Amino acid sequence: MKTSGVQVKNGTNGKSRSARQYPCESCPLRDKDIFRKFSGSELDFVQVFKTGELLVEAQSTILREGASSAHLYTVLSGLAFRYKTLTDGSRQILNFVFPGELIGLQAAVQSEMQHSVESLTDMVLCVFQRERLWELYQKFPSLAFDITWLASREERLLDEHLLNVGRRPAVERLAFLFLHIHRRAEAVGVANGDGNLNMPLTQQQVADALGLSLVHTNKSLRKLYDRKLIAWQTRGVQILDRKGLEELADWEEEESRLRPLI
Amino acid sequence: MKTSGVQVKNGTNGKSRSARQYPCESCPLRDKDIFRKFSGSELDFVQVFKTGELLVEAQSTILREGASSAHLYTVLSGLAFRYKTLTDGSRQILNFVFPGELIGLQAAVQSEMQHSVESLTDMVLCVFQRERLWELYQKFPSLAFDITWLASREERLLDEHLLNVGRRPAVERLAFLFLHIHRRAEAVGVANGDGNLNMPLTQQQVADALGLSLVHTNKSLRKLYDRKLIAWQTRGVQILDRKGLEELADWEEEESRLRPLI
DNA sequence: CGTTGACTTGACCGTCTTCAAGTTTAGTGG
DNA sequence: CCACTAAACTTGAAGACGGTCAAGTCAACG
Repeated sequence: MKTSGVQVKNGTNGKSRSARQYPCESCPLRDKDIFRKFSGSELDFVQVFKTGELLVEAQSTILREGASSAHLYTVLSGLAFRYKTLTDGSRQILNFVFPGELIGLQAAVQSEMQHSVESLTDMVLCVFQRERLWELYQKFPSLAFDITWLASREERLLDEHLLNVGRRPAVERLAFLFLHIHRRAEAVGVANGDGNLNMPLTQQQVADALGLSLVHTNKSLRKLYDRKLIAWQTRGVQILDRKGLEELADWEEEESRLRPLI
Repeated sequence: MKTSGVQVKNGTNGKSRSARQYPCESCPLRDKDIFRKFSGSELDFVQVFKTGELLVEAQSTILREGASSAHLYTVLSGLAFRYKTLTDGSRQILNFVFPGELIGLQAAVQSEMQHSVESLTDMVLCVFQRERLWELYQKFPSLAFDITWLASREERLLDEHLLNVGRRPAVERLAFLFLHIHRRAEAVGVANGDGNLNMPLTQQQVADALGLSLVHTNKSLRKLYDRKLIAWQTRGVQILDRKGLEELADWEEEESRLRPLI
């Protein structure tokens, strides 16, 4: 496993990790119409709540299980995943993290992280101070509600993932995962319409997400390819036949709902 | 599967489901020292927030996937579980629900339930109106924070469950589940010190929680019994050798933290 | 005393894991 | 640009783990 630490860079002066490049009101993410429109005062508060940006290299450990971070992050760009490991070294990927989602809420409301987070790509994170979260709850009930909303959404994603891992055979499990990831990627513009998830994954990571061995994952990917449903290209998946995948995976689309971006 | 609807009874007059038997300040659950002490005003608000009590029979469906409930519940007594089903009928139990925990938060913050909830025993639920949740967020930031805390805790439990299902072989998986359940049961006084979980479970339910077949669950239970770790008695487990189980399941105890009771 | 749901057990078979040995690809230094 | 290396990916073989099928037993209950 990668154990490289968090790498800090920044755009121009090479000095501060908290260079604030995007004011929240002109946040490039916020423009997407899947996010609910914030009021002026909400936007002002988020702007003040945000203490800077953190640039993270691909394959870095952002948070480690057992640590108690002073920060809470929102992903501005880039991808990551949450995972836990057993003492025998086997790893379970719990979920993937997309732009607009929070990292470190667990440590912020409880006192310690119970999972680790690792980046898949270079990332830009908006940094919030943990202790100011309480201030948010006091001053902006609407934002407090949004945070609960995000926590509840994460729970829903986990429910679906658990059902997938617990009850579907390997090929269907893969099909479902890719649809699941693809929907989320599309929503925030990571995937374009061409079926290509622009998401650098290794087969080992897919295996760890699905509770499968690497070898069996590889062979099941081949079966999906033989059926012309997906193609694996080094560090990535391409969806060839969405309808076919959906049929295989017992998939039902859900209407996308407006979501908060904090 | 059981499809009996929610059964409504009540103590004395057989008429109203909202007979309020316990005022919050003398709530028998709240006395337990695992719950954080509420201030007078918090208690007053919860008291007003609570519109009544709902009595539910064992094996009832409390909430159904796809439904949008007008209510949010806190379990006052009794046990339940959350689950999802696939179109082929197979079921995955996502988590168990113990006294002091919320039911229906997903429907309350999002608009629909994405899982179902079924009671294991007769239960008493405190009923809250969903639309007043927003009022809670506006007037009582501390309680709002508590709700986020509870959502985050549920996420943590799911993480652990997913790791268990995804990465442990059957015997260890059972061992871990029973320890997990036992810890939570003890915390709220469902289990006494004798190793007996007073929790009516069927082997099919255990299988559905762990992503195993009924037959294999049965045979794995026997292996645990042969090793004198647990005993299965009709609709229940007894832990015979906690230390042995912990060793088998790669278990580490965590300090119990004060939690909110809303 | 018959029925029903829970539990048990054996036999067989398929999925998935492990082991072992590859090949291919991307990155690095000469 | 090429050789070398490490990481990612691929494939086959053998066997374990877990699923399915089938046929029970057992206890509770009307």
